[in-house]
Amino acid sequence: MSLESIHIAIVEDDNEIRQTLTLIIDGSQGFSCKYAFPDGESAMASIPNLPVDVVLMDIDLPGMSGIEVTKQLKKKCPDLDIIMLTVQSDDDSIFESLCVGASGYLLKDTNPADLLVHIKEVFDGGSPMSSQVARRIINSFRIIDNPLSERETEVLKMLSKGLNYKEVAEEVFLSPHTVKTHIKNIYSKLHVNNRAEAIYKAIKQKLI
Amino acid sequence: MSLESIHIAIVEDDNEIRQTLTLIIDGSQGFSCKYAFPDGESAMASIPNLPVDVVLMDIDLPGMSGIEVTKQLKKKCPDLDIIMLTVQSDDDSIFESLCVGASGYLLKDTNPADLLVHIKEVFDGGSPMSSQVARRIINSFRIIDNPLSERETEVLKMLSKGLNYKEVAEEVFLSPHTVKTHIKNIYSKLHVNNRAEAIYKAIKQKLI
DNA sequence: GCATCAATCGCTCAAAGGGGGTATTTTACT
DNA sequence: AGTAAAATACCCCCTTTGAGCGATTGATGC
Repeated sequence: MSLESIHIAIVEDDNEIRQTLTLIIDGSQGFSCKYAFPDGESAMASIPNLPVDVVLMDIDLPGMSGIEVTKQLKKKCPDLDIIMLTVQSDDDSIFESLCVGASGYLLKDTNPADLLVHIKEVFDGGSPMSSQVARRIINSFRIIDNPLSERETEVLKMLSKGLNYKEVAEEVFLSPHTVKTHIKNIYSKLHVNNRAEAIYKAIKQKLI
Repeated sequence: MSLESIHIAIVEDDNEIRQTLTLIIDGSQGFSCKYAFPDGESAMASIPNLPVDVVLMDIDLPGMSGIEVTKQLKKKCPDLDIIMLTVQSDDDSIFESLCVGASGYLLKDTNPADLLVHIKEVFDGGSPMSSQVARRIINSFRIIDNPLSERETEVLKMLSKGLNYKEVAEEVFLSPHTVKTHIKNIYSKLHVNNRAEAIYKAIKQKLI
């Protein structure tokens, strides 16, 4: 079917897991796994010079973390696909990994057959993730609740674009005094005392 | 295996697709699909009173859009799982859907067998999405490039917490003059003229 | 019918912010 | 060795902002 195998590298400190994964993957039709590293430093040194398509990356490594390795590797090889394969399922690990350029995020309870499917998915431009991970990511988009009125939201959006009292007032055909009142109400609803904090909170809560 | 079927409702204006889907799903072991609606209004009116676990929602509907329907439905039934099933694969459709509370996002080229698997996934707390959709979402986390130095980033983060010149200066053991200089440099690098806009841009570009 | 809230407009004043400069030292890259 | 960038510190001047006040009108809800 495929003329070329997908070339995979593994970065994983646990000897047993690393060896098992290597054997399973390399033994499967269409997949080749000739490189495995027990730490980030050695992976960083070698992978950029190897013909590798996809990296399976653990997060909890001795020395530099898998997230840091991912960041550095993506800087050197932007087209390399890196799948995090880890037990860490906390939000921080997930979001940091995605921010530094991971293309997928799987938990270690993924069974070997699925793992191969997911590697293929990444290779084809997809982004496999364990269902719990996907739910975390999706939930991060949810709007909790919006205490601001429409007018207030409108004003806040303009502030975020850098407009001042007067400019906002002109834009929405209001007196600058009214704009000021709206802003004061915004601050009070968001429990902040200035513009910078208001915009920060508003964005974090997806209000603007 | 399972004592209870998963109860599904469909919102889809195309008669053929709606009927085909209904038949396929309702004919499958462990799945029940007794409700199907050709528009958002009728779905809104009925679904809150029906024993439904999962809704398959089209986006392009006559009258209110599937996204609007999702928003309203989730307000009334926060625990209802809604999977968008649509041809729309633009970023706006995807992100708006997730923001209003969709639990999954599948493209209409998903084959029926996979669809059933994905319905089960949602029912079990997962968030199925087509691989292209997943890649879009994951890419939205990527940092494009960061023109700010570490110090500048540190200062900007403090500004976003509502601190002023003096407070930042005390926090990082610097002269307020220096803090001001950093801030001026931040403005210049981000091409903005004030704090509000700086924080807005910085967050949008994932710099803080 | 009464309360609540959004939306509107107004005032004063001290504090903070932003634009324009200049300049030294340290670090980093080549 | 030389240049560039980052980090540090300081000056003047004017604008903007936020706090603390008060007030009216029109919806919306109970």
